Amino acid sequence: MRPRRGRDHGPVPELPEVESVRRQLAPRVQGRVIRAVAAVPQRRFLGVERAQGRRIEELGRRGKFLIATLSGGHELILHLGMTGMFRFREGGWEPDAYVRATFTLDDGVLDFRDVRRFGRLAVVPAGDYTAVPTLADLGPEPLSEAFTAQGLHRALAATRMPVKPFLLTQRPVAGIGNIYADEALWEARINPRARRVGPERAARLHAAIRAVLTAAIEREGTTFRDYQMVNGASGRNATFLVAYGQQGRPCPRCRAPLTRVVLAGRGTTYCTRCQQR
DNA sequence: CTAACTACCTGAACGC
DNA sequence: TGCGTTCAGGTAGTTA
Repeated sequence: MRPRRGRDHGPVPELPEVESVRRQLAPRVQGRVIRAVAAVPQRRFLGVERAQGRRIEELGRRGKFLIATLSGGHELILHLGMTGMFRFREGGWEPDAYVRATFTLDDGVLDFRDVRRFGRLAVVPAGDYTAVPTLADLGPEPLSEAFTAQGLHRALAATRMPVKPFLLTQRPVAGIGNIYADEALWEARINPRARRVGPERAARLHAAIRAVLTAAIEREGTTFRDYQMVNGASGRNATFLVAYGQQGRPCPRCRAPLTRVVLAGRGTTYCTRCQQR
């Protein structure tokens, strides 16, 4: 494989990356009591001090949001933003200048490190997501039965946005970001700018989203640089990407060079030959 | 209401 | 070599 051309920006955590973090974090934090929370003053942290003294009952996930159910009817919402990661104060990890919050648990210390400060933390009444609008209006989990080809078709028919920007709103389905949007649209042979997606193409996109996310979860996510799991390991999906970041390379299906454009302000790579509107 | 636009934030790559 | 500029990204807030 040729090295990637251009800038080597780390992808933000999307559903497979967040799920991989959740799987490592959950057994370590479930049942633990949060003795103290220390956070740098930050607009994107909402009421984190309310987590103090509460027990973490369960660590779940919706889309790219981690949701810790706390005792006392509260939830701790965690979003990794672009560069957020969790590390325990052990195994050679020492906090650096990019640690934005520290949770002292009854059995250890957990750091939230976030270089670019796009991550979010919020403690809210359980189920009350008015302070987190994307979560309040989040689409179905892509790997659950609630996500159907028919429902996706209905959602696509009801918007006038091009299909890729619409996917990125999190409304038709939860957890899709820039990487897996490009990958799924390539797999489904749908142009990212398409505004009319009929039932047949919606069914292909539905299947492609599931396939792409399932494979990425099996490889514990995509790492270019920033994303790493709680144990510091990288995901293994980067070398399997077919579309994202592959501009100039031949399309694996038709051998035409993949094209990169900017769509709704986001880098978008696709095949102009087999992803037609 | 929907959709489009912009701010946020930083370090690395770029380009002169 | 050095330094200013550009760019990546998800979400929230604002505007049309």
